[in-house]
Amino acid sequence: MIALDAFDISILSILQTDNTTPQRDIGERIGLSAPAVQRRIKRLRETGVIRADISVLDPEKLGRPITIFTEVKMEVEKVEIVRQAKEIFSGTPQVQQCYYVTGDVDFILILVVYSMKEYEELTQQLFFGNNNVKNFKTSIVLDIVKAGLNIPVNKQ
Amino acid sequence: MIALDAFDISILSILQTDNTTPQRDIGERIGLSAPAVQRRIKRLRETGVIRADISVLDPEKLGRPITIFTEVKMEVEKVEIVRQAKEIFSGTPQVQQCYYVTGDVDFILILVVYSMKEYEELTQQLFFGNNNVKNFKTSIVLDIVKAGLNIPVNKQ
DNA sequence: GGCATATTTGCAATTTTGTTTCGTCAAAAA
DNA sequence: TTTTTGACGAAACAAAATTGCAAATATGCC
Repeated sequence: MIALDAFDISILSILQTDNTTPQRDIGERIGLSAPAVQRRIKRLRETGVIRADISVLDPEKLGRPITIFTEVKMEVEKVEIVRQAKEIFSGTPQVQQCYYVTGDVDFILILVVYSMKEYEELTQQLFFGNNNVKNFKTSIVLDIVKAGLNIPVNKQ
Repeated sequence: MIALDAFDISILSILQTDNTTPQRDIGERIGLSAPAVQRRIKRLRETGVIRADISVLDPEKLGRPITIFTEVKMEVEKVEIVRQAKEIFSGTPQVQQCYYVTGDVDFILILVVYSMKEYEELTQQLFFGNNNVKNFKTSIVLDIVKAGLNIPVNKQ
């Protein structure tokens, strides 16, 4: 595991909120020079602690796509079947997030579609069209109260 | 609603994958000059189409925090109670995502904690300590198969 | 503790990237 | 037809990131 000191944690905390923050500002805030910050960020990227740098778009401003939760239960929980399901879900653009979980169901998916027709087609493709899927339950998102990928890093 | 042309869509598509892409590169790829790209990005940020710019961190590399789904059902679905619940969930750092949904439950939360003890304390604080919460169901995430905030913009 | 070695740092110079200015052009409005 | 508006690209400019290098700090070993 990669060793992270207090400086790294501070940098990560800033970047996961706003990665357009100038390195000079970051340095000023945490008490380090810009080049030092730059080298640390580079290392954090190279070691994969920082997995990606992205813009977050507002769904409301993009034709009001619909966000949908789908809980999926598989027929049998064989390794190969699960692996295959992961691959299919991952490869589907409308699948924004996919989690393999414990409990009543096996997968929880977050889907983003532009119409219920598109969702209906997706269910045909992903669920009805897959014999290994036992059943699935749909919940429509009425309000995205909070969305993000933040991981608490300060306290722990 | 903000009108977005094909150039805007292309820019958004690139930025939501990698927002460190130089504007000159973007321009080259989509057939526009750097200043034109810069003006469009500025506008997209100002109008809120681009809501944020962030680094995405790898949980595995940060002390292996635990991701948990919690489905929450409220006692009664009064406007004021729902509003209040949204506020509390939003303000909790361990609540990475919060959705208000249709169906059997009212809220679906994604929590990120560093131990089951921390989760237990959270449940005390958020659920048992709130009379308006009727019940909740926990699913532990075994594998984050796909995570992101991508919104399909190309096809639609 | 003291020495050699590894890292990490800050400063200054360089390079790259982002931003502004300005003149041109095309489409819509007068 | 003329004016206005909006968007563009080229060039100039400003800001930020990156690199080279010497000094400082930390690490391991005797």
